[in-house]
Order: sequence, then structure tokens, then C-alpha cells
Amino acid sequence: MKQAKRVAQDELKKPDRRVHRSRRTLHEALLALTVERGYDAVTVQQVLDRAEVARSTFYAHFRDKEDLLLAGFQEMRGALPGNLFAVVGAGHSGYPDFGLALFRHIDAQRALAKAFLGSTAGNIVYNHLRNILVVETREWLSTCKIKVAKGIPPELVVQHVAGSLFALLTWWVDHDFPHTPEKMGTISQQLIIAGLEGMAAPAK
Amino acid sequence: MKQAKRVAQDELKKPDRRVHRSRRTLHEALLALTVERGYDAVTVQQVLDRAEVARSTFYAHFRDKEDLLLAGFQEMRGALPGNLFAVVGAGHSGYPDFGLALFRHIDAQRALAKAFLGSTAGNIVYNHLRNILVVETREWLSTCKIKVAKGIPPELVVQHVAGSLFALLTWWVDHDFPHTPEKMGTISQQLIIAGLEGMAAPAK
DNA sequence: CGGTTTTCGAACATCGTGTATGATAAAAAA
DNA sequence: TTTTTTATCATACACGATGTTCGAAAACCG
Repeated sequence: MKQAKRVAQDELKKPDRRVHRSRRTLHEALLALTVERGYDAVTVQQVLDRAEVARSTFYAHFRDKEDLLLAGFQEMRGALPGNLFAVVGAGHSGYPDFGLALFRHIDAQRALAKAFLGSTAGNIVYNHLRNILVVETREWLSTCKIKVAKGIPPELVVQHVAGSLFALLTWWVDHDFPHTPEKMGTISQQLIIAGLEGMAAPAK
Repeated sequence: MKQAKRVAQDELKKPDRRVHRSRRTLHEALLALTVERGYDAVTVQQVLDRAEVARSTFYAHFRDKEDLLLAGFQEMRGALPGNLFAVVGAGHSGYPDFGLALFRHIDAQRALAKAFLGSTAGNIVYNHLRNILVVETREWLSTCKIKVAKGIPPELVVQHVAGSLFALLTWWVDHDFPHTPEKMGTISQQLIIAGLEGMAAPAK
């Protein structure tokens, strides 16, 4: 009932002022509290208090805390760059700077990143973002010209790239952005594409 | 009081039969339930019912669910190989098979892995294991002869390697071990050490 | 303005947590 | 075996969070 109403309003462009206000305040409260205590530790009650919204109002809009979170993601989905692997330019190595766009995007949203990429982020957030990264990586790899050693299942390459990127990304966020997005992009590219030694010559 | 007793018993080798039995069944129950529903979804009450242990007994031994979990880790810590990066032998590429021991170890404990490495694992478990991997990787990298391109902070190399390994590992577990540990070891080595192309020659 | 829709506040049932206590059963010590 | 120690049990309790319901008040929109 409310659910259907909500969708209708979103698409028919008829957002009651009160509705928009409630939803916006709740999202803001969740974000702020997540930054402070970490998503898992945040309770619905705390969101209610912070947002100064009645309990019944919350449940008129969202099923639970996770619903509020995901709805927030969906709303900011438009703000996401269409493709996180946009080729910004040619790096020194001659490869496209496939990681740069990603790091720049995160850099532009430090507040959000701190909340949802740092160690304060809960499982749901974590998996959600990790999944986005995996999907993007899979797409990118299927349409780029980088060759992979034979015998390696493509999916494992995806996991490798996305796993490394995610690790670098979360480290960067958790340590308060100690390097420029450009440097992070270059480094991730070197590590992932060129390998640890820059050359594949066997050691010793 | 109980806490002190417990430690004393552990170290003085005087474990009351009942104590050992309680703790063991509680651990087993948590493990089983975690496999079934995922760690986060498991409640203390469910553990109690499954283990057929009184509520008060549980809290006489553990502070909460997490305490039970970590105590379990500590007990099985002895079963862990001293170093997950043991060089098993020389791979085809001439590099030590640094990933093989890891995959073999996980392969030998599929039940545990399913519970604590799969998507059913909660944040605590997730971070805990990820951290072990990071620490091991850091140590290994500091004592091995692999050279890294200059200008890359060592910690980022650690994050890269551990991140990739963790991603490959969880994928492998989540997909029910579709490859042999040997193949996974070889692949991870190729991806991480040799890079995506096996050669660092710029494409195009 | 006046009808519609949202919000509010309060109450309620439910569930999980963590603590306390005295009785009971089992283990260790004598 | 008897005694003493100690863990377990069952129950009860206080607390906090969840999600639902409902009528009255307020805000919105035309």
C-alpha cells in the first residue's frame, strides 16, 4: 500500500513535501550515525531520535534499517558515474588508467566513503559495494584488450582484479586518503596489470 | 571469577569434564548453525537450544556470541599451519608456490571454511580472517626476494596481494571448491606475481 | 477553504540479551 | 565411600530494540 504509493510518487513526480522531508532526514540521520558508530551498531531507534521522526512514520516508508540503507543507495545511484572504469587517459605504461576514475569518484565523496567503505561499514554495505565492483570489473574485462594467460578461468581474473581494487580502496579510505587519486590509480594499475615485478622474469 | 578459573584450568591442565563438555558442544552448535543460517543470523538462544545447555551456563563461559566465536578460533589456532605461505615447492614459473599451502589448508577444512569464509560469514569473522591473511602476507613479503616496482608503498603491495588472495579464496569456497588446491595455487601465483599478461609489455 | 494525506504519539506484543539465585547433579578430594 | 567442591540447571527478571496498530492532529494541495 505505502510501498506502491511510494513508487508511484517517485515516478509520477508527485512528492508530498512531508514525504520528501521525512525520507531525506532519515537518510541523513542514518549516514551520520553510520559514520559515528558504524552501520551495524546503529539502531532504528537512534535514527528516529536523530531525525526527530516518529516511529510509525519510519515504518510507513521503510521495512527496516536495511531497506532505508538500500533506498539511499538507489537514490544516489544517479550520482554514480556510469562506468567506474572510464578510461581517463593513457598512463605512463601505455595502459589506460582504468583505476583512476574509480579513485577519483571515491575521492569526491569522502563522507560517504568513510561511512560505507571504511571498517565501520557492515556486511550488507560491504557486500553490496564489493558486488558493484565485481560486476563493473567483469564488464570491463570482457570489453578490453588485455590478454590473460591461458588456462585461467575468466571469473578468477575478475575476482583477482576486483579483490585487489577493493582492498586498495578500503585501505585508502580507512587511512584517510593519504595519497592522491592519481597516485592510487597508477599504483593499482602497476600492481594489477604489470605484476609485482614489472617483469615476469623468474627470480633466482 | 569464572573467567580466572577458566584460564587457570586451561593452563594448569585441570579441565573439569563438565566444563569441557559444555564448551565443546557450544562450539559445535555455533558452527553448525553458522553453516545453516550464517553467523549474523544465529542467536545465542538458538545455540543454547541446539547445544542443550542452560542459558546461565553459557554466560558462565562466554561474554557473548562473539566471545564464543573467538574462543573457538583460538582453540583451533593450534591446528593452523604455522605459516600459510610455506614454500611447498618450486612452481613452473620458478617462483615458490606461495599460495599452495594456503589453498591446501582451506581444502582440508571445508566445513569450517564454508561457515567462516563463505557469504554466510559475518563481519567479525570476515575481518578476522582477512586480517590474518594481511599479517601473513606482510611477513612473507618482508622476507622474500620478490622485488617490487619502486615508488609503491610496501603496505599497498600487501593489501594488493592479500586482497587478491582473499577474493580468490572466498570465491573458491562459495563455489564449492570447483578446482584443486594445486590449480588455485598456480593461478593465484600467475595472477599476482606475473601479472595479467605474464609480460609487462604495454599493449598497443 | 476543505478534503486528502501524512505525521505523530502512545500503546502493545514479541523477541533477544545479559544477570542473578537457589536447588540439583556431577566431579574431585579425602 | 564419604565429603567437599564446583558446574550445571531452571527460573525469573530488567532492559532495550523491533515492528504493528490506531485515532487524533497537523500539513499539504488544489
